[in-house]
Amino acid sequence: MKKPSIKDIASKAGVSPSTVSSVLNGKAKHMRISDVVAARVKKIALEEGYQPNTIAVSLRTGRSKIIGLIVEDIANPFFSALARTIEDEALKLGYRIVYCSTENDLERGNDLLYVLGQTHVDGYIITPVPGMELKLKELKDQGRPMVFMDRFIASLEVPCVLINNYDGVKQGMDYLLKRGYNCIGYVSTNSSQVQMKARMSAYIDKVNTDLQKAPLLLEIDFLMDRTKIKAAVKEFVIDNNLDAVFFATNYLGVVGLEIINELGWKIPDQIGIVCFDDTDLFKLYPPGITAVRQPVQEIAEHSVKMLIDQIQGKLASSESQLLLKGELMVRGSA
Amino acid sequence: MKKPSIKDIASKAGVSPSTVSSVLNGKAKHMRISDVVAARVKKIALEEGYQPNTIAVSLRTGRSKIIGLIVEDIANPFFSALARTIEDEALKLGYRIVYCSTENDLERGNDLLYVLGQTHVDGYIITPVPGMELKLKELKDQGRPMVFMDRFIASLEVPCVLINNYDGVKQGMDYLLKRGYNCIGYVSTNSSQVQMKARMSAYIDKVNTDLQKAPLLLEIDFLMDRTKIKAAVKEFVIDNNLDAVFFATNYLGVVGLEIINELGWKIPDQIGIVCFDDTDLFKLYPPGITAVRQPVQEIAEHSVKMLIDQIQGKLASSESQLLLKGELMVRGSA
DNA sequence: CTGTTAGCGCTTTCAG
DNA sequence: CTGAAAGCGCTAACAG
Repeated sequence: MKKPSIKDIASKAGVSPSTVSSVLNGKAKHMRISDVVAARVKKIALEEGYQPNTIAVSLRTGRSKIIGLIVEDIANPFFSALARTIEDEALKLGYRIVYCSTENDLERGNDLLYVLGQTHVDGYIITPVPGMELKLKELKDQGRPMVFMDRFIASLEVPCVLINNYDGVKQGMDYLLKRGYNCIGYVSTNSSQVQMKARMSAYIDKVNTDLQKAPLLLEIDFLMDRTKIKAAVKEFVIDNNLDAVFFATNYLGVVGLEIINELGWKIPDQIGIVCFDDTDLFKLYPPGITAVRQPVQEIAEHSVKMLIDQIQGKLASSESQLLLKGELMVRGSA
Repeated sequence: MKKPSIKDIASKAGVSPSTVSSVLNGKAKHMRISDVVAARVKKIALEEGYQPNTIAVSLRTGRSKIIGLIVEDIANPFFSALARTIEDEALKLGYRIVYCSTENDLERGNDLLYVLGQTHVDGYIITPVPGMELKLKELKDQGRPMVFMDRFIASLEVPCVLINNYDGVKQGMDYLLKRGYNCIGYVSTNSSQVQMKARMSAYIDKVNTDLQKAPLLLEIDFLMDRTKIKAAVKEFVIDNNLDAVFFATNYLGVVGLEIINELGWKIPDQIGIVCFDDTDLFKLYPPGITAVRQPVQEIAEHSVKMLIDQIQGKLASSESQLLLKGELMVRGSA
């Protein structure tokens, strides 16, 4: 009841191991193996439930068909959705993923890089944080394939897949403006992350060009408790007589909607709402809301594809950058 | 600049590969290799930055030193905390973890088992769900080491690490009773999960023996939105004149506390509160609250240890069960 | 068209 | 006390 090896298949089929190998790797044509033999080999392999020993393959070929995925915090819904999608995409192309989550701990992040190194991953998909720069450069200089995702490190010429946060907010603002709202507030966290800055600047640009009113910004400490966020949003909306609110973050949107709800305001008639949808909570939003959805599927597809191209040498590790746009979704009335 | 192999070290040290292998695997004594040679080999290995090729080791020894961890939903804070802790524990013992999250999708779960099978993991740590039974039995019958965590499947004699949910609620109730509360309500989800049932029955037992009042239960749909949960809790607490509430879940606790807070009630003077702390949010709770904390660290330690013992054949794959108790934590005043 | 051979890097007897 | 040799399962040249 042991797993059959290539030898077992070979002897059962009356051919040599190398023939079996060629057939099973789709090199029958190239090796000019007769169709009848190929068919017999395939049949027997199937019957015996043959599966190549991936370890042996790795040792021989020097590639593991494993991708290391390093994100900041796997508990963050955005990253966990991304991770899941990436895993699926990779599987389709015959690659496995091993995850690692740095938990915002630099030392841990660097350890992971090290551990993954000895796990012989073929390449990395990484959400880089500033402190990893040195180790990352080292890996890159060793010629290890990698792609950055969602963030990047300017000093490193690594292909990356980014989200056009500016465009996302622009789309949302255009929508609100077209619908006739003209006093639009913007609620964001005061994070220093480059994504948040990009979103903010889109808002400011839009407000400056298309609206007579001055921009109205509310920046909130991300870790503040819900009650405080709600109070702040309430005051913000009422004091400024807003007729629409743009929430720069999923979380803020969810919390903000609660207070709008408690005030009994109808969306989109009494107030317009747009949320940036970092996760996939859109379906839970009440009707009338518009969301800028992150292109999770596309990010996953492209990251995986770009990495595998690199691994297979199809693409020089050039500075190719991909800027993916979100999609505006209007939640219809229930 | 290539990674040095055992041969490189051997020739640099003027010995044979096998000697290097013995020394580096701590078998110098057993092989009666002279201390001077051993020292020289170690020194050179260090200088050259030698690291054994894990793939080659796996191929040769038949073990990968990799553990497959399968949880239901990695985005669930309880599981992600657990996963992180398990990873650390495993690393200490020289094992790596590869995660998989079934996302409550049975087919996906079974696929994962398959994929992990060909990844040559040495064993599994699993949070089993009913539908996996067949595949799991198959693996077990093949002699693959595994341990169940947090849940178990009664028909399979697999070692498992469980949490004593009954005891947790009992501890919490004892605390409340000792403090003199005598109208204690219980807020839970109406989930059919065995853990939730166990918690509930502890509450009922306690109430029946130590309290003259009938049990007061509020069961809530887990996916209901926050506003509704809050309204329900508010009504529940006021209508029944409760002087204490036991929240059977972290999430319910957090939401419930919001309304308590909005009502302006002081804890623990005006109302007593105990939460079951599935995640590690305890530190965020306001002062005066008591929580039953899940023993994440212990679960991780024991799961890993039990699995590795199995892998190393130290323990027959017997029906050893471990029932771990939570710990009562009182959050002091800020 | 197919088989033989040589290793990938390591561990483990078994002879010295 | 140490080294030589075999072989884990597979693939890729090179011979037939």
